[in-house]
Amino acid sequence: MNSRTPKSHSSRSGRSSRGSRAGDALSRIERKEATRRAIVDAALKLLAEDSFSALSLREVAREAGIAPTAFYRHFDSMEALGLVLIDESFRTLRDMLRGARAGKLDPTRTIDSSVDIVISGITARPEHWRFITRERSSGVAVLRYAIRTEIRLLTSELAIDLARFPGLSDWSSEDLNILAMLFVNAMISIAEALEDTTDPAAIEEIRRTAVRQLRMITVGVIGWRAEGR
Amino acid sequence: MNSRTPKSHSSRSGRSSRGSRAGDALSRIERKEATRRAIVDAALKLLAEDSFSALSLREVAREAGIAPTAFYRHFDSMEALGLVLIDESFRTLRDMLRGARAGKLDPTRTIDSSVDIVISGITARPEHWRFITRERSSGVAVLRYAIRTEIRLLTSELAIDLARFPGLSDWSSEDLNILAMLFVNAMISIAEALEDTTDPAAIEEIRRTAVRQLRMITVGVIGWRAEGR
DNA sequence: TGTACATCAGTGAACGCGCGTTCACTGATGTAC
DNA sequence: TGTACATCAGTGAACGCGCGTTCACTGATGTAC
Repeated sequence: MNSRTPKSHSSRSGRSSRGSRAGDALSRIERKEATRRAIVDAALKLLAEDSFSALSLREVAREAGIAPTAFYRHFDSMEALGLVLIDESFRTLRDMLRGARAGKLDPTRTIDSSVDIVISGITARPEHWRFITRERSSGVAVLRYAIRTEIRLLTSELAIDLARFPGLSDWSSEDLNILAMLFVNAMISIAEALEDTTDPAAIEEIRRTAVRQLRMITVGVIGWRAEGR
Repeated sequence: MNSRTPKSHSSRSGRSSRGSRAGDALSRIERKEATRRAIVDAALKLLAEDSFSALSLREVAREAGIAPTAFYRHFDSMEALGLVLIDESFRTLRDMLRGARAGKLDPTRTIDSSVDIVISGITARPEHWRFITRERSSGVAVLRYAIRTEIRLLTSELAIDLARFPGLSDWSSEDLNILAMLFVNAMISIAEALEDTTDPAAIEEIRRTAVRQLRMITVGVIGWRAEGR
């Protein structure tokens, strides 16, 4: 069950003779990076079960296949690891959104394709989304604030995008931000709903609900403008 | 700092002589109930700092002013205490909503007064709201599911209320539920935004944003109907 | 290419600590007569 | 009203456990010459 990859290099030392590097031999730097990844991946795997504050350093080290003390060669503390996880998770999220932006959506199907992109983004890296949605409101204060800051940033980026839509060009930046918050909230609730869902029919149900929800909001936006305020 | 009320009864034993009950003397049952409350209140107080999964039984007992072992006279486990906290927190929430329903809102100010009710409900019992919003997505699985079930229940109750609104009487129950989810989500995000906020100006800002957000949604609902689908 | 030395990722023993849970107990409260 | 006994909320010692962190170490990798 437990791979313990990082430990293996010492037992293989007889094979790759000093000086002449075999093809699969790794430099010291590469090896260090591999262990670091093993730690991060171990944490993400364990986070499927518990929240971050319930993770112990020893548990993560065990899952990564290293001695507890080796953890300190890579991170100062669990909190430092948590911040790295936030970084990585939001990189995934941003990549998804960048992809969506570059896609030049068919305007008559903007909502449907946005929801599709969000759902496939979430199902592709569920660990990252689970981490964000869970730690967003709970546990370690430092992580909570860091995640909220990232989300606020993301929201204002979305507001800028929204300003380019034909019907929204004359909206105040405050209203654009509020609208962006509605969309981001919708995205988060999709992620939360998908959390423990693997059944395709249930996913399809979530997709349908999300599309309908966003339609209600969007029609509202059109009406908002028609009202002249 | 630490009140330790429950412990005091043994040291006061000399004052209230056996048989003849003094006015402030409590029966065994009342005393047990008081300790139980002390445990629940201690937990709620400590939950201002940490998430539930980070709370220890001994920590709660310490805060409540009892020996760790006395905890077991009242709850089988921390998880059992957690379920009681959920119960109590949702009672607060339901009371608030019942009050709102009974209030017979001025239809032209439905949104403003709803937001006011929600905000004053949250600021009146912040511990309960913090507990719900935090544990909703994180930590102990049993609590997470229990909270989600309660929220689903609340949402469908709201959907029934919505059906009575003039413009919504011919909506499908599915659409009513989706609309109710939008409102419940809005309420949760108000609660989350208020979490660490005490500054009146910041609260006013949250209120304004919430009102605007709900207006966008509501105008959408009207438009939705106008579209005929 | 070979040698001598420096670097440093990973180790394992050891520490003190707070934890959940058990157990037999104490003594005030409650009840039967 | 008084007495004898039952109940039971709360206690404190004790347990074994997993935790985070320290420390001096090892031995493969890297570098200087």
